[in-house]
Amino acid sequence: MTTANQREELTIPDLEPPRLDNGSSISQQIYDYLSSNVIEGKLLPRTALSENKLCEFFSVSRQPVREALLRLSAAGLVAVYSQRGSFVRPISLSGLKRAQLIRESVEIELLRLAITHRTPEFVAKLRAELSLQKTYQEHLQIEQFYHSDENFHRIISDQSGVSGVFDALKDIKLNLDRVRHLELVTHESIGILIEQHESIFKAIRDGDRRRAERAMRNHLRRVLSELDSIVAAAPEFFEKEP
Amino acid sequence: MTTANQREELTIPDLEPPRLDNGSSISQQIYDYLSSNVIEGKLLPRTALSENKLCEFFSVSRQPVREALLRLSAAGLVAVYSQRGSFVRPISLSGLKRAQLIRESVEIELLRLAITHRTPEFVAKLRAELSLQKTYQEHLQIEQFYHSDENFHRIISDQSGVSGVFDALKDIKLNLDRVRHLELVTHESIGILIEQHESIFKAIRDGDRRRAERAMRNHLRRVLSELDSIVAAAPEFFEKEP
DNA sequence: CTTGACATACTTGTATGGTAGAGGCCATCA
DNA sequence: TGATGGCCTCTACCATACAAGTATGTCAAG
Repeated sequence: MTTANQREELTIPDLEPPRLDNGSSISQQIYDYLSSNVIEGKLLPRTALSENKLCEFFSVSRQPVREALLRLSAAGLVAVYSQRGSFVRPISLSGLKRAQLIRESVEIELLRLAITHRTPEFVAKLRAELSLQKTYQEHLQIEQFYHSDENFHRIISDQSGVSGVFDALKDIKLNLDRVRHLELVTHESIGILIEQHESIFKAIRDGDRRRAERAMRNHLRRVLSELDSIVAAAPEFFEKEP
Repeated sequence: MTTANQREELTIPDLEPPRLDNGSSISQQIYDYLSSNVIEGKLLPRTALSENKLCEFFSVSRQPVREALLRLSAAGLVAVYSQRGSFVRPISLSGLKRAQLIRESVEIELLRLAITHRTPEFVAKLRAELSLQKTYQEHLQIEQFYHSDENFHRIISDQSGVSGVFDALKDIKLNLDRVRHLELVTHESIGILIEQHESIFKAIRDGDRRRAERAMRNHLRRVLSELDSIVAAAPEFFEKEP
């Protein structure tokens, strides 16, 4: 059969997650597990996520599994087709453009506000996060660097005076995050990202809004400018669209 | 008992929605019904939405009701407390500031793009929508005006060249939409809104980006500038926070 | 009158059973 | 050989039942 099999086999990476009863519900834990695996690229697009198979895998009933899948569907990470199956969604290129526009617009605005509200403590926090990133770079700790990168942007957002904006964009950023993971894994771009962070940092420290804005925009757009090469390196992660 | 009863009675406004089997699933229909009723202010904040009561009301089982409630919870319209109950969430003032910042940042950027990509058809569409709004004003058709208002902004967004951005912000705008409904119901502000739309329209037509941007920002910020009087007129819709 | 314990009637969370529809497989037939 | 129709499996979806935690009403003791 030359017809491309739409549904790949279900192969969940590792063993089951620790069944910690720490307050959060089972469906929440399943959601966290699946979403982080999709974002980190461990669950490949077009992988079938059958409710029954997932029940066995997690040793729970279908109910919490189903709820987790529905949430993943709402977040755009999973496509649920009635009476056919649920599958990990490939990354949509048009969706990336959407997310990029939103993130860029908002983060630039947050940056402007953060600079007008900037304090010595704020600058110190950024400096500390930057030095952390350099440590992670030396030890090639990719996942840690990724989270520190997140933190860097979150610190700026929190300084804007409007709380929670960064978290409010979490769902929208999901597909961008998937690409950023691909970039970190397949390319050796940590050095460049740190340089860009430093440019942003210096501009903030100097209170130079225009320079900071330019540096941030340049930094955020890197994902899209590198997109072609990322798609070429890992085409199985992306939608096939004209 | 002088202690304020946290949970109000469940009083769902009208009769049940038509059980149309038109493709969409039951849980989807329940979600649509509840969300629109919350947004339009027909379901008051702090109303208890018991799964069992909703089952009776819709004559379905708990499963689809529960899924709808979970989606509403993710959207921020409903709070689900384990083993305690589910309640319509009051509008959070800090959440409004968040949503406003995001909406403003993105829509201003979309407006810039729309102006650079503007075409005669685009201008014509805006003009047509404006004339529709004046008709609705004359006949005091509030709900229709609300949707035409939505449309006006959607037309601008679609002209940006990046598709689907407006819809991507739907969840974030939800609480803003609730306030806009309150404003339309309790105030006589349609005339002012139309004037603002006209200012935006003229600036777009003339290709004057700075003027359009100013007009749009002024228009979008109206919600916040009127917020105090809206809260005073309908305090039961808002969170009590310092 | 206040206060504490206990029974009860709620709530959401989880588990399991049943149903209709979509797609693959294979035998049957032109 | 190629096409077609029926069967069969798998899916998500809905209904029902059970479990566990919370608020409340009652009642007795201080």
